[in-house]
Amino acid sequence: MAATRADVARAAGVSPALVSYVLNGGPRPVSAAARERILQAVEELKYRPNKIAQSLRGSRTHSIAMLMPDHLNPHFAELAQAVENESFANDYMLMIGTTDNDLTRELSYLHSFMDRQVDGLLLISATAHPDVTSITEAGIPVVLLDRAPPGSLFSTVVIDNRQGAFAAVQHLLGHGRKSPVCISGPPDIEAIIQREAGWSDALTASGHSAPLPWRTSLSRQGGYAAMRAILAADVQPDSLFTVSDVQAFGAIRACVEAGQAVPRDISVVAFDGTEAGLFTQPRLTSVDQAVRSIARTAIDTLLGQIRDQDTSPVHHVLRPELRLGESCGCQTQRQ
Amino acid sequence: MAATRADVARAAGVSPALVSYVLNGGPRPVSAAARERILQAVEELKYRPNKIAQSLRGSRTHSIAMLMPDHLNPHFAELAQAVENESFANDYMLMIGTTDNDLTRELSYLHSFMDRQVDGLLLISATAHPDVTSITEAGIPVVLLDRAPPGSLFSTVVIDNRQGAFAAVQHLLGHGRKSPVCISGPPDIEAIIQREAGWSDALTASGHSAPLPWRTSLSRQGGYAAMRAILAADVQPDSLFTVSDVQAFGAIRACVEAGQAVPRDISVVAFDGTEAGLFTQPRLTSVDQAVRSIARTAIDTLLGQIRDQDTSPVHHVLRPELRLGESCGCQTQRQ
DNA sequence: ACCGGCAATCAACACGAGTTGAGGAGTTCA
DNA sequence: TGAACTCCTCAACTCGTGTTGATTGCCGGT
Repeated sequence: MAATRADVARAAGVSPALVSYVLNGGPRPVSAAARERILQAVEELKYRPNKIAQSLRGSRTHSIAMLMPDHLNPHFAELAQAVENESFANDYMLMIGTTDNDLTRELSYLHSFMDRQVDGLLLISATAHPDVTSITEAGIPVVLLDRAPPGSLFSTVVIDNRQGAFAAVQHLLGHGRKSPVCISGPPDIEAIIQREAGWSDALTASGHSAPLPWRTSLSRQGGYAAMRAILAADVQPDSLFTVSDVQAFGAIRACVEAGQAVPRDISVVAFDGTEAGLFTQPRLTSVDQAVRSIARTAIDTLLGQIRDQDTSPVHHVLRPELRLGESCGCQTQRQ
Repeated sequence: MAATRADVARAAGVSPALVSYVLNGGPRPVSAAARERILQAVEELKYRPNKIAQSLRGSRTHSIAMLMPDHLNPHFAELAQAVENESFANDYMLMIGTTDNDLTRELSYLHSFMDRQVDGLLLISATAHPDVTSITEAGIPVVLLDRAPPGSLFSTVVIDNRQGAFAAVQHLLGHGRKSPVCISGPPDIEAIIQREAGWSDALTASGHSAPLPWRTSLSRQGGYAAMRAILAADVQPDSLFTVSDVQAFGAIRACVEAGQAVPRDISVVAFDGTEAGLFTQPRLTSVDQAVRSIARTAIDTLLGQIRDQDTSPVHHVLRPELRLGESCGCQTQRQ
């Protein structure tokens, strides 16, 4: 249906090779007359090179893939948007696969990506299953996000989760809170462990002893259920640190339903700094991940490795900042 | 780097054709002995057919594309997740392009999708620019969402936006509210116009006259800015209908900052029924779009048209339901 | 007149798969 | 014994592109 290079060549009365030369700035000069006729034929036939054929011939698909947990967590949604913007700006097509923490689904997507010959791979908070690395040993450039295995062969882009969490909990304690509990996530995610550690650091640094974190899924429902469990337990916390914004949303909902006011009775600090947290009531105090910086850094290093296949892995560590709302007890401007 | 069909054939001591026969159940029988050796070679070499080559030969890429406004609106994020789940279940790769209401970007993505020979296209709330249809006249199956041009050549999946909005506003009036204002969106989106109409219908049906809607972007910032403008104007509304959940989030934030309690001073009803609205304070009363049904219907019809290229377009209309929270003034269970 | 060199062009191959027409080996039937 | 037929196998073509070795025509130099 669509016109091919041969059609253009026929219409212009030249060989197919010349058409390639003109469109790609081939290695040989082309006479002005031929160039003219070819460009006109391209215009008339609305010819566009078939990317599939180009990929087969050149083994470059100009597409990258990203594996992430889900779209429902606004943090990942924001990350997806930022990464897509960067890909688009660099003229790369982005394919997104969500895993929902299902190893089978994750491997299935990875195989699909390899079969489709993506030029690069972005792995976000994926599980560190050995099969994953065995698949990607095929030599395709990979950048890991939120996960930094020591001495990784892959490039990594992480934020300082431990320091970020530390600063957040320290801020809570600065408000005079004595017993912050922690709602945490799946312990197989490196970033989560680091945030738990930051929370624990802050407590011990102030002479408190850290209780066990309440681990649940990174979701509104998870935060909601965990907070209900906490409130049903005998200890009554005066403050809360969650390792994600969504968990805070759920937890605050649970507090309100139990008649506990936020931040009066329980003050809350979270982690992610999503846009959604700027419009809740009260506004969420949260560690800002600066997703746009993460996305830009990740895409830049990935595309860099695609250009120069054998560069040694780079490890970026970004520094998050605490974004203040009212959920921690601060009185921010009410205009 | 990766093994090819020729490698397998060589390892098994047969011709490449036989390998295809065994793996695809070719049109010719294969002896048990040969089949055995081939399968073993496939196993040993970890052979996986190159999808690029398959696509070039067969002109089927087993991938579909979706064009949507953005990832930041949780409604679209939920829709993306639902569509991706359906695609995955049907073994199709999904490519997502976001437009952010930028016609240039939209056309750019459409061209990219065509160049990559996607098998089908899902257009969500895209602008109805003539260039769009001219591109898609190439014969590739298309399903439109939230947009139903009368007598469209494309299949459509829409919800009854007008009826849904009507029911929502009627519910507001049932609470004794007299002057509901409307925060609306870009008027070039069919669905938005319909929701405005439903709002207007409900007002006139109750003997009220409908003022002009306040049009802004479908975002938290849009709702926030619009509500501030409304509160700054001379008329003081007692209730609000927004054409999207995100706008309600922003608007409620603006109300709270202005000292107006929701739902006491201003009761709110929105449209989308996102999960996020279940965890706000107060919970959002909203018209539930049932994204999973939409996604399933859309993918089913799209894949159907991919299988039978020349089926006539189908038009699905789903019926939304009002999901009650407390933002409208209802006292729902506080458990 | 002859040859070298340059500019311009083209035929042909490769990428990796699916598919088909042809043909070899073996079996059945006359 | 030869013909017809079945069962299996393979070489060869196709998809649409990028690239290269070869070829043509022309010009200038000796």
